[in-house]
Amino acid sequence: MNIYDVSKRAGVSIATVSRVLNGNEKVSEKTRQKVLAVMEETGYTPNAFARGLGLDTMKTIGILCADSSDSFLASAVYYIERELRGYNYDVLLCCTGYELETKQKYLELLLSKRVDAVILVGSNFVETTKEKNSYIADAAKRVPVIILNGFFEAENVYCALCDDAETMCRVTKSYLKAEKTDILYIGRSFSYSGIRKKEGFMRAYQEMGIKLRENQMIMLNGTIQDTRDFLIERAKQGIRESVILTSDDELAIGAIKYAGALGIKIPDELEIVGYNNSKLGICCEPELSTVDNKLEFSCMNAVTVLMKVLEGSQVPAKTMVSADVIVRNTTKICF
Amino acid sequence: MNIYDVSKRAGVSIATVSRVLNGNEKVSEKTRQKVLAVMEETGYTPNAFARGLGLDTMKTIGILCADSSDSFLASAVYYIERELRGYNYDVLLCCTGYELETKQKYLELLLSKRVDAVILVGSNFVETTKEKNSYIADAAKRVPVIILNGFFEAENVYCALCDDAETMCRVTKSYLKAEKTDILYIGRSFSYSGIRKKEGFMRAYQEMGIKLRENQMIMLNGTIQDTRDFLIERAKQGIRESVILTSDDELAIGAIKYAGALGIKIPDELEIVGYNNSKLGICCEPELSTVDNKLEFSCMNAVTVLMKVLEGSQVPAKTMVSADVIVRNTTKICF
DNA sequence: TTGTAAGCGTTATCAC
DNA sequence: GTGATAACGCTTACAA
Repeated sequence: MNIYDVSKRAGVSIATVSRVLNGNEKVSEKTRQKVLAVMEETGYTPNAFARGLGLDTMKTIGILCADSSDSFLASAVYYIERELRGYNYDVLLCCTGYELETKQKYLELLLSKRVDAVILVGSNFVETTKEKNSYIADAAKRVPVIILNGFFEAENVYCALCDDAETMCRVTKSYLKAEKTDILYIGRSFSYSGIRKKEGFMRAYQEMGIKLRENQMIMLNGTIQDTRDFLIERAKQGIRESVILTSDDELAIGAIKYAGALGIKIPDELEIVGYNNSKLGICCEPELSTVDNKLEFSCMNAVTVLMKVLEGSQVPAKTMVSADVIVRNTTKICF
Repeated sequence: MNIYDVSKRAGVSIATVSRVLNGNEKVSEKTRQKVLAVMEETGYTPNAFARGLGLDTMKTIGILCADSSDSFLASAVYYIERELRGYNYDVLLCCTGYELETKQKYLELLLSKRVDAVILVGSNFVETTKEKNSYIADAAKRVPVIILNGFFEAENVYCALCDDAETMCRVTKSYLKAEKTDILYIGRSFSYSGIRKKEGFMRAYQEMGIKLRENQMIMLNGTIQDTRDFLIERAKQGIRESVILTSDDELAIGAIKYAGALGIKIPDELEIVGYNNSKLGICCEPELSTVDNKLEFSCMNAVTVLMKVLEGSQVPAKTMVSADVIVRNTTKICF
């Protein structure tokens, strides 16, 4: 059943059927009803490929994310998909892993499927050097590229993110002001936001005129257990802080497990702050104080921006939201 | 840049270009090289829509899931996407929520995009009555339908699932045999697997010839907090069991929180078993003993079955895997 | 308001 | 081996 069949049955031309299909107003109510009736009774569905060919769009957005089973990224994908569907866009999901090579390859693949735009979910898509990020700029020559939680400046690239540096700085300062200066910062990666968070941490010390010791910032990219074990080992070597700030909730939970293992009392002897406000934070004991980086809001933001871009409107290349701290039971100071 | 441009530049016909593109063998090595060279230098990419129109497929599988931010479903989507990509299929993701109406609507929508098949992720797609499931059978008239973790019998519908009833029965019996008969079962929903788990629980009592008391099975569909609060209230009314079995890890964590709130010792005074082996289970304290329903394996299974179906091979309509119990710190008996 | 006909960029079936 | 040419099913000028 195609548009010709419908046109025959309805006794009109295919152009008229097409007009009805596309809600064109220049069709008399009578013909429209006739055509609709035929469509209804024959259960006609337009062929999406043919339509795509004619319009050069299938109203599909490509979403790239490193790992959609990661709770933070999974939530982001969920919010974005929901928003896009509200605009009648479909989502082509592609999980790339964390290797630059595969990220590039899959981005290329998605573009070859002629998506209308691409959303890169997670700051891990933004590498440290401009050359390494050229794959993003290249893609942006073809379709709009939105980066969620990362920043890269290029034509046709739009970023929706949270002010992680500022937030981490604020949190750190809260402790420094309370004269708790022995803070351990645990980051996971050198992604854009990873770097920004670390910067914020360092800036707090700088601005407060306090010197950072060595080994006060570490990077760990393992499981909860790995983090715990690392911290236990470290404590055995005599290095213990009374505050641990982390760049994600999993690291923070690793820290909680470490405290549990060594009988360190939270929050009296050790305060811990997570990041991302993920569900993990309410599973642990004590429940985790964590930075809420307004993921849902950022996702809505990203989609809104994208829709405007696709409409042809001018929009800012960078939209930033600020974060909140969700205070639960691993902290006692006020932020 | 299209196939005509390439053919002109290479001094061949479009048919030849198409042959090169599709790895057709009836092209002399010389012409092939010439064409490839032109493609390379012009950066030609075939138009996926035109190809879709011609072949009536864009090698895309629709994945429906209620909520891709749910940690269990998110993992499933992740595994499935990864597998499908290995077969050069793309994934159109669509989150439907839990309402039958929207599930139907989105399934229809995905079909109208002419996906090659549909995978329903999560047993919540299988409703309790045959009439309500007719939307699945209808879809299966158009393309193969795979159900992950649910079972519904119909032409062209294939199911990959875990033997939840058997597993729950086995776990329950382990306790009954150890003369722990005061077990609370907490389920979440009346989805296919929800019902099967509950059945398994009941069957264990039946087969052991032990009578189930009233209120020994409850259904809770709320947050961790809700579960905790409910159990606290229940305990205050004097109803306490020494074992809690649940149909998912979140419910189990709610139970852990309840025990924590009331100072009930785990596992000495209360043993708890979760279900799904999600990451949440290693965040809580004590860490959760939980049923590993082999999600990754089931997902691989589902995709393998689908590929066979698309090839035209005969495959069984139902593939079942059995589960394991992951013993951590909320239990002390042997399963 | 409606119809005709020319694309859109492939694949596939023929001839040669 | 290679090249015309007819599908594929739609959108959209342009005509009427």
